[in-house]
Amino acid sequence: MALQEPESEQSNPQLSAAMRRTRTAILDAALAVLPVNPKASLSDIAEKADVGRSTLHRHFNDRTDLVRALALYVRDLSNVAIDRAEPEVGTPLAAIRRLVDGQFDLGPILVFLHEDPLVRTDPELHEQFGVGEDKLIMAITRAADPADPTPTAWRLRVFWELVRLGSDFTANGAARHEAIDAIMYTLTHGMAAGESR
Amino acid sequence: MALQEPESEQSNPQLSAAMRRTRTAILDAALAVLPVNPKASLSDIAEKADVGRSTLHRHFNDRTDLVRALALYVRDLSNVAIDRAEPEVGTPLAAIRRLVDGQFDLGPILVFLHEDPLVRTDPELHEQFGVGEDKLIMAITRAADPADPTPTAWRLRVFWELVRLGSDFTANGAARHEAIDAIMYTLTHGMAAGESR
DNA sequence: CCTTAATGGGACGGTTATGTCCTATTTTAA
DNA sequence: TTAAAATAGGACATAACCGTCCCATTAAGG
Repeated sequence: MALQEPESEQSNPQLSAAMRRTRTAILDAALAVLPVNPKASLSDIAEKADVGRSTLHRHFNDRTDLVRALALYVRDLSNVAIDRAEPEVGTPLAAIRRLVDGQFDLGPILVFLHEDPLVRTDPELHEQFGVGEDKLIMAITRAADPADPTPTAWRLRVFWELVRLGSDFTANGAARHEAIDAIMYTLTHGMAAGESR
Repeated sequence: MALQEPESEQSNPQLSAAMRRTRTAILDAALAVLPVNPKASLSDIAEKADVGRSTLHRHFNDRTDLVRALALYVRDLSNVAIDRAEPEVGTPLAAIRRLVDGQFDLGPILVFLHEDPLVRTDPELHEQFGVGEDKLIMAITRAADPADPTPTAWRLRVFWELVRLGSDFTANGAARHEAIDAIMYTLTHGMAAGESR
């Protein structure tokens, strides 16, 4: 998962370099394992991170601690990718495509987090998650057909689900660019010809 | 969940009326509980069904047994709803709308099943699940824009995800018809204005 | 009414994941 | 090189869930 590190993890003054590395390794392992197997044990995650289970417990008191940290970690990754996509530059569609491309790899883990009971219930966490979406909403609104009657929240969810669906499609053999093309086509045309066209 | 019972459950010659009732109650409980909490215990499901845990175990040997039966149960419910929608009648869009309406309540459980490791791995079950989708694929193909370059499998997945998203939206306060309207608009127009329009 | 079918509830052992603690070893940094 | 910081690994108690079995009670059907 070659993604830009968010600085909130890169420069954490609290932790030594070594501890930051293992902490990130654990978070990356959780990032990779949990979407595939949502009920993976902490042993599974520790093993994937090449780390002893006791070490994992030293960094994260319990499972909810880990999920909580993972949520913030992923949120940062997502926000960094949104910024790098420069959503306010160029044509709306080009911006959307860059956003899709940037969020593509995050699709599965974002869905896992969105469905996790902890993230769903914890109000603070849930709120914090929407923070970085402002620019995304801007871009979606900029690209929207003025005649579109659906609420912004709906279109936002559609965006995320299509991104995740695209990620999932590559797992079934499709190439990344094919998946992104399919996302873009569906985003711009839907999948059924309306009478008005 | 006021859905048409599939006859495969209604008239099972093997079971007495009483046992069929409790069996269906358990399946309905699982249908309601599992999408919300995918790792609900068998106790949770039995409790929701107003049934002792031992009774649940009498009907379904173990958890995989239950999920397996649930998959077939839901598949039947879905197929009944597809038939009732008469997907080959009328304009393509009207047919799609009827299909969406018929599958609306099944969205969450279908996603749960689609993601369940048992359903994913068991080849027989996985195959059986695609059986009833033929008419759905027909209707989607009938409604498709001839210029749409995306594969049918992709559009099928988009259909299911939008249905599930709509169900999810009602859980957040939206009215059912609003959700269906949003689904239909997105299915026919997407959510971003393309250059070609 | 009486027999049989079905259920409810509880007890039990086995398994798995969890969280805590301790110790020996390795790595890091001064 | 040496002291401190991290880690691996294992032991341990706890809790949850599962699958099985048994028995008393209730409901159903002849």
